[in-house]
Amino acid sequence: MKAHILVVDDDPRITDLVRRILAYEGYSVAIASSGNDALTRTLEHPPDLIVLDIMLPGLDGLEVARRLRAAGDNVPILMLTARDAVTDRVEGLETGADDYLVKPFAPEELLARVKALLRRNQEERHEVLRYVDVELDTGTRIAHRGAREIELSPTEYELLLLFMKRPRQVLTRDIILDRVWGIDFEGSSNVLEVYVSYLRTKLEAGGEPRLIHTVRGVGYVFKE
Amino acid sequence: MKAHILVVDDDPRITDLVRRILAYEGYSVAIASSGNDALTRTLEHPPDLIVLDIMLPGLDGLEVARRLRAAGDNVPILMLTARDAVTDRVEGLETGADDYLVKPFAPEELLARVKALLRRNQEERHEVLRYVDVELDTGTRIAHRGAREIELSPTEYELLLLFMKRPRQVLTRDIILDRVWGIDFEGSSNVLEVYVSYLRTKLEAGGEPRLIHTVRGVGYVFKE
DNA sequence: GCTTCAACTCAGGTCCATCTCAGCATGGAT
DNA sequence: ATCCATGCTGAGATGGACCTGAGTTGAAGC
Repeated sequence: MKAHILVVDDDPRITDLVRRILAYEGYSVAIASSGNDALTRTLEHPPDLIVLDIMLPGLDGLEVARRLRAAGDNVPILMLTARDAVTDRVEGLETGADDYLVKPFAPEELLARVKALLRRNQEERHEVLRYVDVELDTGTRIAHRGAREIELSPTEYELLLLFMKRPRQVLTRDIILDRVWGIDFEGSSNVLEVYVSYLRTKLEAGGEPRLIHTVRGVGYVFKE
Repeated sequence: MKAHILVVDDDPRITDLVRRILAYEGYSVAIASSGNDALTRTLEHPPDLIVLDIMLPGLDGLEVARRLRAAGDNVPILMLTARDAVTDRVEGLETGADDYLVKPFAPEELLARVKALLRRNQEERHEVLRYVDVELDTGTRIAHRGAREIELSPTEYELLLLFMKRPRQVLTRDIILDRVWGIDFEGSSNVLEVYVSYLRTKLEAGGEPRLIHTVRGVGYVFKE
């Protein structure tokens, strides 16, 4: 699954720049322009990383970070600041930021840090996701349905990972395409249907009941 | 494989500086900003060395060292302190630190001590890693497949060591390149493929089944 | 200076994950 | 029940990822 990154800043020049840099690398990017907006979006669509400006109207970046951590959210946070006052950095790291970037910054530096944070996170998290009789091991990238082992191609893996992170939730075609393929599929392509078909075939090869259900005109749900 | 070093300090100026110095030498660096954070990261990702500030909020450096040793962890610890009071040093060495560095320090001095500690530790630890019918002796740097002896070049050794430390885990190309070849390996090169090829040739010279499997589009796994 | 060996580059070839397409199935509205 | 839009899936094309043999470079030892 292409990493999903939430960029929080009230200055559209910054968000635009950051979005372009990240989108060009294939990341799925969402924008929030205020602290409250950021918290709402994080709840609705948990990102894999947050790029967070310290100076925001209303809730500032530090407060956003503090509240996320207080809520038990461990999403990596990359703080942006125009000032490089030491007190800021100290406070930022204490409130839960994982890394720092001082504006103005070079695109490569942003990318390097984003990549490093994501990798660190990915490396540390070898979790086994479970739903009903399906298991997905993010370390070995192997799935199980009951005792049956299922090998997955990269895209199949990303798609199943997305489903298993959000069981019971209806995912729209747009969101799935964005998160798994990371681009805006203009024009008509039926890749998504094809891959859903592949996954269904593999998940139901032992005669088990269907888990990926079509929601006509909308998208798919992963549930019993 | 480049050593993995955990740097623990609540002052981002220090962690930033230390990280830059170490990363420039090709070490893989992780940061922790509190004592608890340090303990957690050590559990999740055992480092080959810890650079530990004495003064930390919450659990201080001495307490961190004490707990690690109490838990039977022998990871080398390089203590940092702003004070050079003798009592500190004594207490530090008693609680399990392996060496001392007084702030401010010169980058070369940090590097020298880090290298010395790593070397000492490496020489002391002659463990033999095993997986299926493969053995890797970290003392002699010689591998065995069954009874057949296999000589390895330095890079081949580092690569096999990484695989044997994480059998069954899918390692992404990024992570392997980072751990074996060091940080910024940009541009297109197929060194990794070449070395995987070398290792496969040596590991399968007796007609044994393949252990290093390609995970297309992702990386490699070491498993049966 | 010559040899040796590790590290890396390059190029040609293979293979398979991904995607397109087309025909068929299904669901929902009237 | 009929019809049309939407979704499903088998078959096949394709491009890029990967493999590997051969060659180059550079450092170390003789």
